[in-house]
Amino acid sequence: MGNGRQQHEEITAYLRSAISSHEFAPGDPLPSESELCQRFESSRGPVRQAMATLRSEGLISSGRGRRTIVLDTVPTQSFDGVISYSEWCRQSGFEAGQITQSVTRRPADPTLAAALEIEPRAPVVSIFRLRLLNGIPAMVERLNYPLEVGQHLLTFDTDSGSIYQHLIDSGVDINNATRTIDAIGADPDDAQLLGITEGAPLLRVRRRAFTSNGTPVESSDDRYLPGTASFTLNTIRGNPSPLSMVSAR
Amino acid sequence: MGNGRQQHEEITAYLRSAISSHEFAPGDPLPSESELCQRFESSRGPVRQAMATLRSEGLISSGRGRRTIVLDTVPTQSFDGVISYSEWCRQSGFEAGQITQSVTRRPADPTLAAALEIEPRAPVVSIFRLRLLNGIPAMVERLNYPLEVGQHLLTFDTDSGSIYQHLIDSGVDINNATRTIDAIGADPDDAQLLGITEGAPLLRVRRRAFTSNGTPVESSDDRYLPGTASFTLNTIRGNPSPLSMVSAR
DNA sequence: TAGTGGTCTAGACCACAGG
DNA sequence: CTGTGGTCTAGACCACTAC
Repeated sequence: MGNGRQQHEEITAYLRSAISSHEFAPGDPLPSESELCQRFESSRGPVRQAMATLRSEGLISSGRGRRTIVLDTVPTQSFDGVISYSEWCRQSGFEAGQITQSVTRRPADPTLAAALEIEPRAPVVSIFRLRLLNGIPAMVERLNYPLEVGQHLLTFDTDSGSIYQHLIDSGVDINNATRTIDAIGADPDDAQLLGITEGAPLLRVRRRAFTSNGTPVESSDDRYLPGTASFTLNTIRGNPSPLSMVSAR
Repeated sequence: MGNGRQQHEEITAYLRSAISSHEFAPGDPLPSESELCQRFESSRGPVRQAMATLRSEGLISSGRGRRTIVLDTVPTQSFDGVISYSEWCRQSGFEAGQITQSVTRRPADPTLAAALEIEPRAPVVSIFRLRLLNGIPAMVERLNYPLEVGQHLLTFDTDSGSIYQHLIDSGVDINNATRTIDAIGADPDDAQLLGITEGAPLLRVRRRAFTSNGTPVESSDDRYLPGTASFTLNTIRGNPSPLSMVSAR
């Protein structure tokens, strides 16, 4: 094998980079399995495992008798980009900005207490910011943390940068997150900050973040101006989508 | 094998149903691979393929030396549910309904032609329907197909049921789809059909569907009443999310 | 009909977790 | 240590596509 890498990983990495560099462009056929077997001095097993990986990532399409084809490149998002607006902007090549409206220590209302799995009226730290994209208002951000987590923010300059980064640096363990996406009309605060009329459409992303052992560390509500942000997802027949659409009714 | 099913499908189906019926409950170990080999009189290949399928669905967790474990059930959405409102309703336990507004054969405008990757003014079939959830207006659906695909719909009773099912039955190859989610204000048609005011927030899901070799077969625009539908996605640190948030600016 | 990818077999060795 | 799952080999047959 040469290095410590597994053979199928070797093959996956080669194909993935060749695809992303358009050495194999969308619509092109990939080398056949037998060619890859020869090139990597491997049996079919590792080659097929690599193919399965790429297929599950939505990069290729294959079928009986057909050559394996490169699909249009599918964008993915890193975990940091999922959880941090600042990081998302950085990755997208935009400049993030923030104008803090308030940082509050207060008792949790019943809904928030449930979302954070703490006692009602237990103390939480809430942050309310207008977020900018290249200097233009783009999103209204409401972040809520249990006191244990949020205490790190009471002395933090919330106009200075990424709260997520600060929490990580403070030793907070953030392992996974659930996002729920829907549409909502602007409330008076949203309307005033974003310069739109009350009731105008916003894209809402509610997020709950958890530690490795499942304790909630954040419950947030981000509202984007239409045109500022959208979500894109690729689904392949036979690969159930990790994004589920649910009805409230 | 008994029936015409592949062995790995047989094993996958058995395990999936045993898991969903809590015959193997979350936290329980699955039978070992060698047990399954014996039970299904199979070699390890098909057993491992079945395991890989369940792993990709987030149903099980496995690792070197460890027993394979049943995870807490993760909500996922089948490809059929992704692409078909009727199927999504069925899976969610709701009754889908539809009131067709129009079925049109017309030349594609430039935007639509680009989305379907056909010549501008090439003929397309467009369907415009109000969709119901348990009899109540829930979504406005605009479907567009290249003529080659859409011709199967010109003689189809679009008030009767699932267009997706009809296309599959007509031999159309639908292999993967890309969905883009954002928020938009209701246009006059939306407002009238859904009984809301113009400009009221709607959750828009635009979809492009493709054949196995990457040819677009559908370009659609669904607009949901808030509260009718939302999207939920789980992301784990270190696992890039297949859902990407992109900015239009 | 030649070549493709999908499936399957029957072995083998390894790293690792658990008793 | 035993047994597990992860990896790999070297064959084989089949269904299907493209020529």
